Amino acid sequence: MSDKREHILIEAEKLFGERGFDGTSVRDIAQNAGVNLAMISYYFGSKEKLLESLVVYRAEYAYGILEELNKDQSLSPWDKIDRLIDFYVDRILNNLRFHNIMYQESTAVRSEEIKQRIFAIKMRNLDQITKIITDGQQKRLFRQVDIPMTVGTLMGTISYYTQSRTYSCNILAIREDTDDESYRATLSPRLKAHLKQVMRAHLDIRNDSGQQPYQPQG
Amino acid sequence: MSDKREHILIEAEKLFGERGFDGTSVRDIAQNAGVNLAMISYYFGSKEKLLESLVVYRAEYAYGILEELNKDQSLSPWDKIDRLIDFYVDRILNNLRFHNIMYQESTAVRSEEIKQRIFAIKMRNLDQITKIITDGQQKRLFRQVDIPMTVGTLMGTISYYTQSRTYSCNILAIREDTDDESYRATLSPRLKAHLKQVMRAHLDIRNDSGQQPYQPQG
DNA sequence: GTTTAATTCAAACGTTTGTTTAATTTTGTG
DNA sequence: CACAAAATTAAACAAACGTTTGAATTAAAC
Repeated sequence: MSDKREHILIEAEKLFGERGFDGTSVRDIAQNAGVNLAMISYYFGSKEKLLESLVVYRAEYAYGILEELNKDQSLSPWDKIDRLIDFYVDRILNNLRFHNIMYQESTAVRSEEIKQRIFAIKMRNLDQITKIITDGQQKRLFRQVDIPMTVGTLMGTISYYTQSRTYSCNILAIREDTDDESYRATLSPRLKAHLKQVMRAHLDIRNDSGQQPYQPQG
Repeated sequence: MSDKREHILIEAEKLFGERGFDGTSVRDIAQNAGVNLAMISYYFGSKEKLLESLVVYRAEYAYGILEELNKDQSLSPWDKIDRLIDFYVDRILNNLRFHNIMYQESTAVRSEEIKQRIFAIKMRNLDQITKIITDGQQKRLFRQVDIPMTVGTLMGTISYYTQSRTYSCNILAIREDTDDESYRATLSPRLKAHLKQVMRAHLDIRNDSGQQPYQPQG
């Protein structure tokens, strides 16, 4: 990928994340990237194709990390859960802006192609986490849980604190204009500690006091 | 509130929820509501003011329910948690479209007034849930947890399954064009069962195996 | 050095946007 | 009925939008 193309993608990501897809004009992107307006069409074809390129670009970016984590035989299922939480919190907080676009896919994105790409990424993540949890269950460490819902709890909790800066800054007791770096440094350990506590209690087979998870019929 | 004004709000909510705020034109709203284009400005002043009216309208809609739940002395903290989960799952699933707008506030909404209103609603909810949890802690039923993060887990999990219809329909093993009624009927019990399981394990003082929640410094 | 292709640019394109205007119709009141 | 206020309408408004054009410039190839 050419430097200029990549540069446009990065700048577009910033703006999309801050103002949303519709809230960002191609003129904004061109100006922020320091290129001529027509270059967006020239490089990407259209504004929507630019977003699609961004999704592909970011999806490839973290490719394989989860796969490696899964293959690592030296780690216990509990270790893997901890690493998983660290990975996702770091990854989402380091790609705050992009994640907001991805997450708001349902209403923010009108293109069917992009929706399909985002869907594929989500399913791939679900597959990897499913492997970790079923492994823990086979080793009699984890109890029976609703795995897709558990993934939703993991991702949803993180997302809840990336969607509204006003709210999360208030919870964190920091100024709303705090820079991204400090914001992450405050939010990250707290999110990780909470999620690890939740997942430990939720997955631990010793906490199975007779409740059974939801069993889909048919 | 006049019938026509309310009717416009309901139709606008549908469209905002389906296509997003920016994806919906005032012409769309006028057409769907069966009123003249100029009536939106006439009744609400502007498109943004219309959204603000919608937020106020929906916030009032469920006013007091959480307060009542809290005051009910006949319910144990565990009962209250169950009712809380039922309440939020039902409420969000029954106002899917509106909730998506509220939730995407950070990027979807540009108006500072609306952001403040949404923030106020979130803080009010947090206050009520905090009361329930601290009550359970004082009664030695709940352990020490990060309460705002716990609220994030509750709301975030639900939201994760309301943001992307493609994904959640796939998880639920139902057709994507399933009507809202059937969609809710499938998703609701599963979400409730999962969240109750998570919250039981997370809050139960007997599951406190030495882990301490995050303690903010200063 | 010449030629060909790729890149960059200012300008303009046709739409769509939210909003306003000014005339008209409906409604409520005495 | 008469009159004033409220409600409704079609039409027009200026601004912003994504995209395209065609000429100008730069880079690459031989």
